[in-house]
Amino acid sequence: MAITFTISDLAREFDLTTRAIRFYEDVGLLQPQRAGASGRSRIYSTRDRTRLKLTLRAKRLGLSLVEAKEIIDSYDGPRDTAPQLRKFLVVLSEHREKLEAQLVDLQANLDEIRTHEKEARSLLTKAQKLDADGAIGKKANGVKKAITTVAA
Amino acid sequence: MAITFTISDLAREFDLTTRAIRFYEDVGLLQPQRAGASGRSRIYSTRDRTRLKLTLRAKRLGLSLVEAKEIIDSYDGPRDTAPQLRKFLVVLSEHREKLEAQLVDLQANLDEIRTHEKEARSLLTKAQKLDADGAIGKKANGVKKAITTVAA
DNA sequence: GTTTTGTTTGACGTTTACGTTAACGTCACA
DNA sequence: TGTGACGTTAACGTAAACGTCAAACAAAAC
Repeated sequence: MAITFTISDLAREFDLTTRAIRFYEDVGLLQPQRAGASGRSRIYSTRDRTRLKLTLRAKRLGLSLVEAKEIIDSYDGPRDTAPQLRKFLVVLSEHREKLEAQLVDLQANLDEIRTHEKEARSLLTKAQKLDADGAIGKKANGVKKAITTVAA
Repeated sequence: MAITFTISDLAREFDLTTRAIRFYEDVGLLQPQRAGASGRSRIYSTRDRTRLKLTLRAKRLGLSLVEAKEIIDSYDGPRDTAPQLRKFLVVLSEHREKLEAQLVDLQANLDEIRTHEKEARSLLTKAQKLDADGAIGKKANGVKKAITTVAA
């Protein structure tokens, strides 16, 4: 893997616009070096790349950019004294609790989907049987009034 | 459980503002009946309540209100013909794939946190041992230069 | 019967996370 | 030497998801 990246390298790799990447810099998530004669072009380190990767994962989990920054910063902040370590542990456990709650939501959602899938598949095979029986004009009648209400 | 609810009933139960609940109606997520002499006050059914509950869960998973509506609508949309069932199954499996991808992210995050927690705890007990040894002035020196870089 | 409490409809304001020009610099290369 | 391809800053625009008033009416409580 390369050791430095241009803005469009990262844009390509993570399917972002350069605008988005610059915006993440405004937020404080990235701190690229500058290069070129005029020192304008941004150069991203592997650390920037990692922070970007973590940022996107956090986003996928529904976190705001600011929340992502706080967490990621706490990840590579100073931890050389006992109080800092204790604070870090607090932050971590808070974050973990959030994620575990989210995991519960996710499982609930997945369970619901699987239930619906089972029901729908069963109804579908039933409908296809009727079809195979050549019930012209009565097509899928046995499937009428399927589950039409939202799950509790 | 009650069979109808006022807007502030729901606001209290789900810790929302009434403004938010009305906004969900604008989006099409809720369709309360009206009541009172002038027929102005909103009355929410258990179906509305359920849709609200599902909406909030979807939000916690990072979905937009429109996405939430699409999914929830598909849940209680018409499914009395084979084509409708097939389409429903497609929607469900798309949604499931998203959630499963999110589950992967979540697990990755949790793993990372647990790793950090282990390291931090180990460093902390080490620091406390040094403390107990009465190393005044050298407090926590052995903890210096701990994990200071972001995880890959 | 009036004061509180709740609800309604606007309508404008706000924050987040970028998109979208505009106008310009620079670097490889044909 | 010019012509893309890529980069820069600056500034305005936008969609989502409400917040925050205002002004009005209605039901409940005293």
